Amino acid sequence: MTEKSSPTDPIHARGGSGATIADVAQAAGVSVATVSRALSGNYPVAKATRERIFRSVTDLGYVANAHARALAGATTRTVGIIINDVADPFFAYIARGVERQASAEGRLCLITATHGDKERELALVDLMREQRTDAVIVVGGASDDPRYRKQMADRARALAAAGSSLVLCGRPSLGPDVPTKMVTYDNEGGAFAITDYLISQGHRRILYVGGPRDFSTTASRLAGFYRALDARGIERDPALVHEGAFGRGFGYSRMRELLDQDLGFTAVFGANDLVAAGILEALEERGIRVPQDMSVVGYDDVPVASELRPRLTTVRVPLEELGREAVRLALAQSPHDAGASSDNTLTVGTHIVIRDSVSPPKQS
Amino acid sequence: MTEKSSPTDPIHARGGSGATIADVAQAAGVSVATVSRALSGNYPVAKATRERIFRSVTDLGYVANAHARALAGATTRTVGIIINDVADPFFAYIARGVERQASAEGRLCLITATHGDKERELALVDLMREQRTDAVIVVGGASDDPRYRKQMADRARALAAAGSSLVLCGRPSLGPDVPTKMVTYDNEGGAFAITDYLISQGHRRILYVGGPRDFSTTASRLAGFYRALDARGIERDPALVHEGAFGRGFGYSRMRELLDQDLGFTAVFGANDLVAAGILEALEERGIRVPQDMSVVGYDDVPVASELRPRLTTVRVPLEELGREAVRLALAQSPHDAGASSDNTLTVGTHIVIRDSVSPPKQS
DNA sequence: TTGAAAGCGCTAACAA
DNA sequence: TTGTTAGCGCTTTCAA
Repeated sequence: MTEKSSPTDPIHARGGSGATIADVAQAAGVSVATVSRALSGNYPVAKATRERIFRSVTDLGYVANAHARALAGATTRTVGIIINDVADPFFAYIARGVERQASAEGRLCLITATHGDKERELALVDLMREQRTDAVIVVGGASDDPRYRKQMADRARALAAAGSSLVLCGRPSLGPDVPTKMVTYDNEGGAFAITDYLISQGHRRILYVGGPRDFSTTASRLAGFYRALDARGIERDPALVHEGAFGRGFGYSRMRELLDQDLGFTAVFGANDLVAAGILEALEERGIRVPQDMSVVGYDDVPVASELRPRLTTVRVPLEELGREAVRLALAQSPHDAGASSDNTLTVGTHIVIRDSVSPPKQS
Repeated sequence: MTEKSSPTDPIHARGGSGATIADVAQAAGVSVATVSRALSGNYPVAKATRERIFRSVTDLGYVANAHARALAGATTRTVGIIINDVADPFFAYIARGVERQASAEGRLCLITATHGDKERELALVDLMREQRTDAVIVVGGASDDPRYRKQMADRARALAAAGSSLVLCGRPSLGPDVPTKMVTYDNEGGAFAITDYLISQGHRRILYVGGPRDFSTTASRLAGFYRALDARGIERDPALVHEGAFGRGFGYSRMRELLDQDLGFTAVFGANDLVAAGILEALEERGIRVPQDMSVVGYDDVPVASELRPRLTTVRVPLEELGREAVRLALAQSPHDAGASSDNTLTVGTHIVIRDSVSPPKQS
């Protein structure tokens, strides 16, 4: 049942499964090895032969089977990235950086989403291990659960043992003896800077809203917040700290509740821009003007921040750059292999972006 | 040099490349065939044997090699999607739908971006062909260039011949004899509806701005725009139609220019929400109030539309649903194979979303 | 219920 | 410069 391709029907070769290298070899009258060499171009092949081969390739619409190639050769030229949600701008910008850098380095990019499920995240790492990706990049704040950390550490070791690597992007280390690479951004520093900015404007009672409890990102941002308070000798008031979630809905509903209490704050620090957007909404609903009556800041500087009215003063995180660096780091050859002394960690800076949502507090 | 894994060091098996099925077989004292059967679960394996196998799998941290599996078996359980830009909300929402549906159907999702380069798009289709994905979904308006269409048609045939399929998502057919599947949304109808809404509010001179010339999406939206005009007996004025690009920058700069001319329009139809955002910006800069002095509408209903002030009246496109349907269609078994009569095409509806950016024109 | 063995399509020695 | 051949790790007959 061997069908021969008709010359008038390019790309449409054999029955149901595409042409193979053997088909090309036969059509060009050479051996498969020669075809392989001509295609990869890393061994000399006579010009005439090469041309004959390429013609056959075109005629047959041949493309190499990536799986056979991966199985026979070493690398798959694929990197995997695991994010929460493809449509969340925070993750989308990181993913864009990863995709661009990967493609710049001739790699394909496997993008998967956890939908916030940590079990699923572990399963996805295994899926990428099955795919033998050159690296797997996990993005976003991680859980502190010891069992989870242990599981992830096991996978990091497995990946390292297989010549791949686990890149932690924007999340804390799994421990000094776990072979991972890390690229992070300065959560603590950014939170410090923007809190200090609020204080410099005259605010003393600042409300902090949002971010899941026991989440590394929340912890760092809160740490920066507290450090700024401490540095200016302002007392920490537990009543002004409200962790919870990262969404807009959380910012809105929690703010509504808080507005009913008599907390006496003059500024609000939303744990991220989405939370800040919700806060703004609640404020608008009550007729509280921003920034005249109340100042608000966010974190991340995702597109919504400059879309909001007033435009949101926030902390800029270079998300796309973060993604690019993750790939660079992932694909960089480790100097020695075991030499953990090398720079397997990279931190990109954050800085505040001053827009229109902050002013000095009203005299009361 | 065969290293045995130590029981205290799970998941960290052989030297540099991960455990194979043979390692598991040896550890469990059975043949590779039995391991394969136990793992895939589609053949009976004695309970005790199975348990021994699974224990070895865990001890060794074994995961199957997806490439070997793909090579030996039939399907790769992967779908590919090609979009313009991962961080563009329009594409990101479609990608989310694709990712979710794919994962619901037990597939992995290979996401790549063209950055607007049509040559690159063709190359990416080939890359996915190399990966033997179960389907490749291409998203977004396509070029009308005949050479490009021919190239894409060739790839559609190659994919079909290999048992995969090319899914055109939101773009026009490649011709009746080209084996593709299609999922689209109603561009013409949405444009008609929102134009008619503008007219019903009393507008007669409506400016149309944005969308690349010779682009299928632009053509459909303009067609709907014209049809609405015609239906109400309003004359088409070429001076009021300004194609160009889809970005916010284009909307802004073109609007600035147009405002300097004396065109006498009372409403503006931005070819998409981003263009409309740029238009709003230019208007705000000139102190022209929306909607009191000028009405503005967009298209797509991406998140920015409800973020803008005034909130933008626009056409809602169910993007995530579009992505899900693309995958459903892609993975559905074609009834007969050649039976092109089946429903390989699906159109999801669009509807207008009325917000705050339209009001009747000022009496002048 | 299990094992042996033949490929899947390719790359990379090793020969010629 | 080219050909031959031995795997890569898995699935799947065919036998036992």
